[in-house]
Amino acid sequence: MTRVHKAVAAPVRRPVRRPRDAGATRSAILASARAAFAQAGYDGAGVREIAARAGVSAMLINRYFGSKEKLFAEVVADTIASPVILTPETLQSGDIGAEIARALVALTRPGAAPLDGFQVMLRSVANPRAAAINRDQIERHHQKNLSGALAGPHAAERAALVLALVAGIQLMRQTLAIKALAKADPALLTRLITPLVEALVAPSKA
Amino acid sequence: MTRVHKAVAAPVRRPVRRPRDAGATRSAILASARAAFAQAGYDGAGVREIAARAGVSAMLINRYFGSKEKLFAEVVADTIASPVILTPETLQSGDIGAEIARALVALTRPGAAPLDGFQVMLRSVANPRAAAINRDQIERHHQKNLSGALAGPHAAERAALVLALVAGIQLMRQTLAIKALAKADPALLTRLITPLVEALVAPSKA
DNA sequence: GTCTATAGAAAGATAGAC
DNA sequence: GTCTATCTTTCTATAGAC
Repeated sequence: MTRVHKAVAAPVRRPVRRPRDAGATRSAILASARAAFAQAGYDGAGVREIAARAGVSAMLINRYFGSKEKLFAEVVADTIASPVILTPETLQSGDIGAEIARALVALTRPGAAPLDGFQVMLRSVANPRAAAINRDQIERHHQKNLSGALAGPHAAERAALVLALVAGIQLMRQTLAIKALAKADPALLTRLITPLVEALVAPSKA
Repeated sequence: MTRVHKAVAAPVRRPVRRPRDAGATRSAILASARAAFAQAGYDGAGVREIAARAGVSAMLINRYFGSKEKLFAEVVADTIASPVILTPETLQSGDIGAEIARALVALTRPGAAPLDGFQVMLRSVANPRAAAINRDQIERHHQKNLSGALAGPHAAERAALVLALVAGIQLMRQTLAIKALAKADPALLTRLITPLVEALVAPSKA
């Protein structure tokens, strides 16, 4: 209301820092948001911080995505579209159980490049809207792809339990960083986890 | 600064709603906080809401606990001190694996009384301080008690994997409510989960 | 022992200049 | 296409009355 101009016709030139490429700006925001949501979760990551790390002003997030929630939905959809553990190659492998166990142990080691998809989910479940977005995407992709790759009865339940096992291990080993798992020998962990996954994916299991 | 009294000597009598029992007030806040943190996580639960549900003013939280963070730490310590699944009885049972699987499936069914401890943890991991509090308490209690109950080599790693399995299943079945698990037949789930837990707790496993 | 009132910071979203 | 400045709400924590 009592608006006051700081300086009339201020002689400050505005340097053109960016080529003003809408596509590049959108991508930069998306990448920054993915990292921020993986690190701090939906509620913990602020639009100001996401924008700053992308080198733009916070306003552009609403300009390009409509809201923080829509940005989050797009990050989740993007991330799940290019899976790291449950890839098409893994699912078509002759030994799905061993493949998943090996990839899981390798990728949850401390300091490793985080599994963005599960990390974003784990750190965002407290928010009901964010949880719903994650649940829908997981059911639509991971759950569907994995249960489709399993032979035998109760494929849906067995696939969901594999997802629970993967999420639980990432949670305890990387997100919470329980010492017994964070410091464990990777070879030992693989040896302990492989039979668990195999018990779920083996068709003999019913 | 420009403080204005609403009404001088307002004739509003203040009804004494509570017997002004410090112990009872403290307990009421603690119970309310436990429910709120289980439902919304550390960041999602506000001190105003916690106080309102306990029937007191928000100020008393700082009066009795010092800060929201200290209140959270006390909730976590209290909750983990009386475990629901990993009870002394369960751990001394002859068939730990089956006991855990049975209890887990029964207690994560949709709409069930939630497992407060894991629920609080799952919905609070996004906050670094809350995560640290949970990690410390889990290592000090669950991890220690469970690995102490396991015979054979690598008890610490196997115990931590049991915790990961329990957390993952609660997450997917109750917190995220993935349909395949939320709607699954409890008997089927128990049959699928029991061998997983047994593979981890059996001393033959190494 | 408990309250009302408020300070002070930070959040998401928006208006309008350039 | 992008900015600065601001609106509005909400948060934790505190001061001081009764």
